[in-house]
Amino acid sequence: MANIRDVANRAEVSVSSVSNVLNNRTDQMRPETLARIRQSMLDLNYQPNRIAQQLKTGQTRMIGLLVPSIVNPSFAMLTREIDRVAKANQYRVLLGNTYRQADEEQAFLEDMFAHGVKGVIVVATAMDRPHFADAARQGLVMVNYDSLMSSDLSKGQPPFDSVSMDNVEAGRLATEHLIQRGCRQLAFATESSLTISRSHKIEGFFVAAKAHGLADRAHVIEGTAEVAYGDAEMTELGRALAAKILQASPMPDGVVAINDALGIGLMAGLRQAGVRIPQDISVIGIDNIPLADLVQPPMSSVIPPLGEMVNIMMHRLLTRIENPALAPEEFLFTPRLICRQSVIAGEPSPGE
Amino acid sequence: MANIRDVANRAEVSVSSVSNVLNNRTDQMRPETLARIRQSMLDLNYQPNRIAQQLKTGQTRMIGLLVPSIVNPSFAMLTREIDRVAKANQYRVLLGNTYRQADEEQAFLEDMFAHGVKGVIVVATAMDRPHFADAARQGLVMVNYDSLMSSDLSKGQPPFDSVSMDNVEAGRLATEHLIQRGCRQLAFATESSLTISRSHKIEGFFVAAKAHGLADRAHVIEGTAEVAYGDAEMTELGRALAAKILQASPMPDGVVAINDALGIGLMAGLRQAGVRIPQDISVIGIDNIPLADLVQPPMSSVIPPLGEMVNIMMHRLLTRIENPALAPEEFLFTPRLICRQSVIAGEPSPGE
DNA sequence: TTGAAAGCGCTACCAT
DNA sequence: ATGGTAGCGCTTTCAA
Repeated sequence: MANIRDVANRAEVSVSSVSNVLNNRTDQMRPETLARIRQSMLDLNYQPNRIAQQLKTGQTRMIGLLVPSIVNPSFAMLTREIDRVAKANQYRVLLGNTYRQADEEQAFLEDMFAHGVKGVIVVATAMDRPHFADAARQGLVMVNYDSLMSSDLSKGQPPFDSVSMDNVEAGRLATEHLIQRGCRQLAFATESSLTISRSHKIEGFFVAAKAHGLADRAHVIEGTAEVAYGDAEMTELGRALAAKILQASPMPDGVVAINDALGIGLMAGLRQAGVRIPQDISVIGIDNIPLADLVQPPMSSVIPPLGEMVNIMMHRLLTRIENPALAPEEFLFTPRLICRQSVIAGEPSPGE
Repeated sequence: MANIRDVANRAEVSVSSVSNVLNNRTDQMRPETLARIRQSMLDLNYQPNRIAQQLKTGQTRMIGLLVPSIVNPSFAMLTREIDRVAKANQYRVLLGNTYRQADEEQAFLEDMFAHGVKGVIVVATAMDRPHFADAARQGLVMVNYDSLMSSDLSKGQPPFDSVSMDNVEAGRLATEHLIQRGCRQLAFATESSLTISRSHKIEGFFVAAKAHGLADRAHVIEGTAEVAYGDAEMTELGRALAAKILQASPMPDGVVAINDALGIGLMAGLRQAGVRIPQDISVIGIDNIPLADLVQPPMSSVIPPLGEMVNIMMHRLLTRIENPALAPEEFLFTPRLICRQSVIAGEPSPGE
């Protein structure tokens, strides 16, 4: 591998001049010199050594991405989008799976320092775990996805940006849709352990129910998944919750699933018990994974504008890497309803 | 961030000594000195700068992982396994999506050099694209997943390891299963563009058919996906192929899908047309994505021993990084049948 | 318009 | 058993 000195020698200039062209400081340079340097780079198939650049500048064009599990399609989609924008900015993505375990998170953050990575996008259950604050204090720039914490502003501004779907609105939208379509006995199916985004969705569920005088006909039905990060587990849980729903009396005619994976399991369990969807029970998910469109019937869902969210996340990350003094901000995105066929066609209610 | 000099000063020793403890060369060292150095590292919360280490040694504890699309669940599972083994070896994973485009592949490989990454695991359609050979020539260690090329040994040993499922066997196994269960009119549903692994699967399909005298009752049915890397596209293609299958005369009673995503789309399309699965037509996939277990009916499939394969891949990668002179090797893994409910129960054929 | 030289944090060789 | 020091490939002042 040729280095900067080889290029300089061949072009019969100094390394400084080569460095200047590497850094686009060519304004003062004689075009002829520039051409000679360019040519000699080509001849030698020169690739600047980023490691060396980095040792000097303290910058790597890498960002970290910390997710619970890449096998979860929601996070796979997120990862793809992030990779897209990263590439557009000449960055590469260093991936880590945490399985929602604090020690994995912490180890990843430490490795980011070691590798000179300055910015990380984080998806984690509990952003208030101390290692995040520690990392921020040591200068790591972080953008959080989907765990907006502003609810407890008591603790002051968190040390990272937050980009989330408006989960209250998502829960509300899903529930509202069921009600519009004629459902009157509502259930919200969820995993027991509460993350911020989960409780927001539940909140939205009740908001919608109350708005229609259905507060006492709206219930949360929950169960515990073995491991709370995988789609497989969520789907299993959904299947288990189907039994609980069938036992409920009166039986719900509309169910909001906290996420699509759970909703899909729920539908499978319900159908297995002879329930027709949506004729007997309507089901709607939240989050929209590709799978939602592939099951029978295709499942309605509520989806975040992922592309836009990732644009903002990356923009914030890169600008705050440049200017760490910038205060973190929070961004909330409005979700959208995707109608497929898991919710009953219902009464074309005139007006309302 | 404290550096090696700070530690040395505080411990009142030279940087050399600190470097020695960093590199476990403490055998000759007075325990007392060692203790002082250790303590001073703790005091300063010292983290050695890998960038500097790397500039010196030329080693990063990062590996590259190049996949067509992380959104494809097969590759997501692969990624998780690789991350698992990488972590166990104190490595981190740099991820790249290629969408099967040569320029993305090439750009990624170049970035690996720039970032000092010495080893990459590659999933790609055409491993004979010249940038792979170029990269190998320049010292990049690569291990290929699932595109065994040994069929054309004419060109000599490829410059990278290959770890694959035995795709001929996979195709054979799937087909054999259909035949055992009583299917007599066979179809193999696939995307038109041929990769090595695809043609191997087709080969296995015909091997099994011939072995049972069904050669003239076995046909390949193909179509073109818009983009040939995504599961969504594969599923769509499967749906489209359902129509072709229904038009075929005589109509097949057993279909092997080249991969699970296509198989799932196929089942959806077939069912939509009123065909019962498996009573009217049996379907079996290849590759086993988690989704296969979630559709109705759960789809039978043929699966590679992913965990073992990844163990070998990582082992080869890391040892060849240590010792680049080592000749690349090829590894073939035998797939296994997973029976679910998309294949007819069939005649419990006595004997055979 | 171009070049010389210091130094980023670490390793490894050679001294002592 | 410990220390001095050159140098990895680059950037960045400062000088010419």
